[in-house]
Amino acid sequence: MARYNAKESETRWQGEWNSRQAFLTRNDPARPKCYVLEMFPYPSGRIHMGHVRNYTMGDVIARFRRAQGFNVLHPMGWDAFGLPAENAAREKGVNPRDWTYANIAAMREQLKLMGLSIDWSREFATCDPEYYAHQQKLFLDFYKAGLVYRAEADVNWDPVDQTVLANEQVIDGRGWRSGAAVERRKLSQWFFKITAYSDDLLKALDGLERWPEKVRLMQKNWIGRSEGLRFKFDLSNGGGLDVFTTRPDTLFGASFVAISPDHPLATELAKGDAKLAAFIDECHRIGTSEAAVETAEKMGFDTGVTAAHPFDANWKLPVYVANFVLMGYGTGAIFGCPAHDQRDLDFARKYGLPVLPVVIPEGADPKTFVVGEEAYTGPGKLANSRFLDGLDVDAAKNEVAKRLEAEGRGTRTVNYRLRDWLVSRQRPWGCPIPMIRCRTCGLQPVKESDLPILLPDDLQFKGSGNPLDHHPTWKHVSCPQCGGSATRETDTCDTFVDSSWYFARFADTKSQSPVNREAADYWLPVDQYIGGIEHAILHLLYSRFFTRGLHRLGYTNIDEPFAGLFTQGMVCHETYKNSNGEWVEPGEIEKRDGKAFLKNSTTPVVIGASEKMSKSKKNVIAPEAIIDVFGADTIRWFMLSDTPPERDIEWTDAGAEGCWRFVQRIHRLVTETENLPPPGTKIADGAEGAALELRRATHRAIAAVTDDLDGLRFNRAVAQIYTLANAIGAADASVPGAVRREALEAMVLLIGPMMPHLAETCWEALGHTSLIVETPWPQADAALTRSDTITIAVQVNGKRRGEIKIARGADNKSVEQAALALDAIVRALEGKAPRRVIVVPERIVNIVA
RNA sequence: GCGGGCGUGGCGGAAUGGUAGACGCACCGGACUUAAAAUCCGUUGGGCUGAAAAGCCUGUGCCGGUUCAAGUCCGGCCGCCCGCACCA
Repeated sequence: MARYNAKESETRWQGEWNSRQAFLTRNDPARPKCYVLEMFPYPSGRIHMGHVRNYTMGDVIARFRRAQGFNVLHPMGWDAFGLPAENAAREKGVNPRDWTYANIAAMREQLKLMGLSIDWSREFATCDPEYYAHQQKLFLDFYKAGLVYRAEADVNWDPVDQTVLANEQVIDGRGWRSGAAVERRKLSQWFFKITAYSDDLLKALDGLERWPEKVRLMQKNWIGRSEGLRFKFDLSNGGGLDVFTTRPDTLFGASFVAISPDHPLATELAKGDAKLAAFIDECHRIGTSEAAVETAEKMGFDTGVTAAHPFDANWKLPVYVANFVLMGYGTGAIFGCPAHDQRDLDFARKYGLPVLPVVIPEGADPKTFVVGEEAYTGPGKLANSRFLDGLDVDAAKNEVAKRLEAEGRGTRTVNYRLRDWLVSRQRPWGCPIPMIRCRTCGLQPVKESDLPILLPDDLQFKGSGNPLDHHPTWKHVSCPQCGGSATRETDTCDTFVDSSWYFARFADTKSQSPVNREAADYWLPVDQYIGGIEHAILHLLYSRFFTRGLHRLGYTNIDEPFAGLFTQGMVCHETYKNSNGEWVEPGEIEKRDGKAFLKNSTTPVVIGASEKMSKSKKNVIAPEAIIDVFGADTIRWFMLSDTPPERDIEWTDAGAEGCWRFVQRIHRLVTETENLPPPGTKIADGAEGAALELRRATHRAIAAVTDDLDGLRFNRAVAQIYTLANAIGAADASVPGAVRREALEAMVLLIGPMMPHLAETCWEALGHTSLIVETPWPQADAALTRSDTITIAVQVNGKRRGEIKIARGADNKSVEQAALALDAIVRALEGKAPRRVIVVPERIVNIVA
């Protein structure tokens, strides 16, 4: 029998599925649905191993659910706006649109080689005018619903990408794409009002049971809810100052008030105080370099203004401008209680301010308790606090809040760390924001009848700034209100807007409305979403917000877009360096006796850690090269084997070859078995011996693989299939053909979702005329997944000393007797009488002597 | 600093509190072959006793605890990884 020819087989079955429209999905509300989605790719031009892993997992689930009878939606699209296209335009002089669509065409071909069960009829790219036109409609809808606004704010400016960024897109003080240190700028920008849903986005996390705990926690921390009190100080200059605190109980320990350098009061005071103005400048200068934030020496400037203590008008607290107070959180102003807050303590020590403990830990004496270099933040009883003395922390918080609320001076509030989502980008290759600026009428939304606002075809990428701004005609329009001359908004949407609703569009990609409500009601939410952990906050939080917006506008009836989320690990590879410390590609080396050398030489190469495949470390393996040599099924099997899907996987040549050998082995097992009866042959009753063993192995494998795929434990499903293959290989000549057929068919059906081409070839070789993709998932016979006799380990004092084979369901007494009768047990007991015998039915016997 | 996760053979990794190391990779031995590749069979945590069959000790980062029984639960350390980071 000929070796399995993967290339021939894969081309053939992909053609067969295509001509039968096997993966064309119909919206059929009568059938139970399953929506499987992988995060859609940016069309960089080539697929990488991360894509292969991601789309393999999704495809396994999609094919598995399809076989189980679900109506499966498994679409593919392109997250196609973004900066790389602009960079290509600038560097190569191409049109960003042409560049993007060429990349899409190339990647589509590569993805198709993987044999994914995708409904390609639903494919779209976010840069298709048909898509972004609908997004513009949604932008206007959100605007009318009060979920979009334009405001001046301190924003993050990425000096390399020449655009503003949302808070979520600043990682360690650097732009998420460019890696450039971001600067603070005060600019007028467009925002989505995600904070309108702060509490809802937080609370609903609890209901996302099929999300990783880690992602829920990260979102929880990002939203950052804290309960506290907002109240007003009266200032010596006649004004008032709002502060927010979570520790109103420590109010009598206050020794100063501090405001942010960006606080309006600081700006105002600086007008008449050159030294203060210089101090604020200094704060800004240091504040933007993130290295300085790390070491963050506390700095303050005494404004000379004082604040009256809210419970004692004669008690005056100095008001400082302090670099550690952030304008973006709370009110941008605080009161400082040094004894019970580390930052306040550092500040007080530096400026010689009083440190008065007001919360005394249990067992300490209020008269002698002092705070040194470490603030006390634990529980205790109030002291030095007048009417609060003796109360515990919570009671004191309540008392202060109650009194200040009664005076109308304060309110209990909930504060969030989450800020509104800044969505405008000063980039031309994105979805134009459909707004118009008129000198007379101000900001005007584009009329819906004027949509879509298409990007011009002739963008010039020379010079700096946004090419949309410099285009000779594009932005010049008449005002929809007064008809006078006006200009378009030249900012475009953050590309994360594009990806915040694409999953809803897949429900009906031909719909005249952005989202077809009926189709969305059937398909949404996504049952299983798969992608990288890097979107734990960004995309996954924005989509949750956007879905709430869509719900409010009547486009859907759901709040949560993704019922199940799985975050896969990265694909890694060993790294290599030559003696000059330069990275060396895997293709340039060869290994001898575990050491690496440059190919065909004795020049040694240093083997480094396994790291995420990246161009910069030259440790990338191109998927198409692997598919070319071994076929798609081998690369898919590799991605599913051994390593649990949430962990990082290391690509190795040896592993790939091992997978390829297994592909061949399955093919041999199927094609080299002789004298198989025809499909559908009944198995004679009463199988015994080797035949019964094989039947049991078959049904155990069906049950276990089904269970493992249900739980996304692909690596264990793979192990189960190896076990079944071993059992088939080990079956001796006594096993009837019908039993062999049952085992082979089960194995082939079980690998169907994972190695679909090999499975079809084997299914055909087994005499079937139908396709696996049309064949239902096999059912395990419960009577065969359990054997009649079981092996139970017998321990003496917790140490395993022997085992007994006994009928399943034997009563404890006979199990105990059999255990005590074992030679090994008699020996281990050394004549001592057992003090106690613990029998755990069908598990273990432990004899305590 | 705060929050979370993880530490099991040479490697990837299995293991509802109940036989630690399933399954794979690698290695080694054997069969087939003129030979090699491919394939098939077998061994493989460490140590010890034994001619063999078999058996014993030890072993899941470290120390302690709970339990008849701990990789698993609890407490305390050590190490690594990730996220957030002056959030009042």
